[in-house]
Amino acid sequence: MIEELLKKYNMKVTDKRVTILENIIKLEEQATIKNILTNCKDMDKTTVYRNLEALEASGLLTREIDGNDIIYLVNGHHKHHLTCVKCHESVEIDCPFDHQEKVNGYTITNHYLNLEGVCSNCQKK
Amino acid sequence: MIEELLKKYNMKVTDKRVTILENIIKLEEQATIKNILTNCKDMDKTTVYRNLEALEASGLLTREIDGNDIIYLVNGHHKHHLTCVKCHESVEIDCPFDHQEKVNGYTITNHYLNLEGVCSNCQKK
DNA sequence: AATCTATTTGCAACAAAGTTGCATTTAGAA
DNA sequence: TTCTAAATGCAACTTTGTTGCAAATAGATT
Repeated sequence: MIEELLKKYNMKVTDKRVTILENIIKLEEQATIKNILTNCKDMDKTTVYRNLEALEASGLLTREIDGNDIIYLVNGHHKHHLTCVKCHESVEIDCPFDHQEKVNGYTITNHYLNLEGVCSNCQKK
Repeated sequence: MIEELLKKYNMKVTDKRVTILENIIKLEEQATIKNILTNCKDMDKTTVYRNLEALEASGLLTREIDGNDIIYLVNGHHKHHLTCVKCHESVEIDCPFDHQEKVNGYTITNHYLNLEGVCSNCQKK
């Protein structure tokens, strides 16, 4: 539930914020800025930008590069990819990390991991 | 050597391209678009944008999110960062991976890993 | 080395993306 | 209900990225 999620991250619950998050969730892995703005066309773009920034700073949202775009994801719902450098075939891989709490004094909130390699087909060639 | 690198990726060797790559290498892990444009202020921004796109499409360059920014990296030359989601302070961390050879049939050639968290200063606030 | 052609480059004009300051509104605490 | 810090909308703005086209050039061909 989105209201719970906001409270968990010490964010005020506002209509705009709920709408933005609903849309990010609805967009699944297609939550680019462009798509978010389109889906939130009833509110000012300033509101969208400022909320995305605030939600990311709180740790609730994360950003990652997906192909050509930057997408927003609700924290915890991230994916890792292993991509072939020759044919660009890509597979999703499991997260290899336990939830390590502290590194260098930082409390870890998220991580980005992507692997590159040569897939079995391309190795044969 | 940059000329070799371009040829390896089937890219024509031009002064602009060499300069752009020199700067990305010189900038190490700070090669944001902004920094690249500043360092390449002797050439038109259109040239920079079009070359970054072409070099990424060729596989010579890769892009990744590092804290608040998108940075360009020459393929294979990576470091890992841990960035504060609040103040964007960033520290370099050791690579936590052994050189695992095979995942899902792929021979691993490279990986991208960045962590996010809340730094000790921002935790106090 | 002169010629040729697809690619690259610069320029100017443009479009899209993102920011800032400020007045108004509102969530949630008192 | 009142109060205040945070959130919002608006307008004007800056920055970032794109497009079409003419000129220049890498590197292949002869």
